[in-house]
Amino acid sequence: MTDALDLTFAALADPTRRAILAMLLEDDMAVTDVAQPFAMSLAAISKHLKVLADAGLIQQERRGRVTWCKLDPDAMRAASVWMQGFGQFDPVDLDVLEAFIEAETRAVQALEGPASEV
Amino acid sequence: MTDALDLTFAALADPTRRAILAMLLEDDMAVTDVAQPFAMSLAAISKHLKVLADAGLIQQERRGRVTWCKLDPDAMRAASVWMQGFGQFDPVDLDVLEAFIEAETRAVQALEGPASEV
DNA sequence: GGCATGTTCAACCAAATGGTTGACGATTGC
DNA sequence: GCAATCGTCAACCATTTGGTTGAACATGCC
Repeated sequence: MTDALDLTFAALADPTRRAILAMLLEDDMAVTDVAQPFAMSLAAISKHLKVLADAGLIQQERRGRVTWCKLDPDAMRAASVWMQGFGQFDPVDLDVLEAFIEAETRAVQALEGPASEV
Repeated sequence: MTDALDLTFAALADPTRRAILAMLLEDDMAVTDVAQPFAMSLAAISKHLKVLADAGLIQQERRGRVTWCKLDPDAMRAASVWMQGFGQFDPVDLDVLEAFIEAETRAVQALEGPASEV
């Protein structure tokens, strides 16, 4: 009886998967390229991508040898709609937003920095 | 290294916990009253409430024998803000929204119906 | 004091999760 | 044809999760 929101939120609960989504926000990517920044096996990333696909957060399309991954916004939007219901009693707290953005920026840098070696 | 979003999304991934949040949206409640509609032990609900509290989604305050539970909107707002970033490329799809609301309504009725016996 | 009520704790269990490694199946290029 | 590349599958493992039951702990009431 696992409903769509179960899958969506469970998929979003893992930092590796959130990082993958953030990467796909910039551009569609092949599985191997998605895996490149992470310190884990390709098989592990493949599993993460399956979780994201099962949740409807991404779509995978095979072209030749390469499986392309791209965002599919509907699932996230449905989850977002559910959450909006809880925000209605209070306007957005800009301090919370700012702190969050800062934290997330640091997290992404920590993830991408050591691997990409710019 | 589990960050706040991990806890928030993981807490939201369970339908029992989402139902609890929906109940608390209407009013603050004692633990026993939160547990009443659910077909599981009080201890199980107590654990769910701990997960929600650890995620910062609710606050619990003990007054005498009774522990009161109320929503704490900040964590959900932070998660919502994170998700907003993925919605920027496409306007809200009203069909998705409508389908979601209908599905959620049915889910809540299924949960509350058998127990409350209206 | 003593009993009932409200809630959590501890131990346990089955199932799910997140990772590994090694083998395998397709596809492409030489 | 053959080798290299891309990706998944299968088996395994440790940890976490979501539930149970029974005991314990606080508090309120008579």
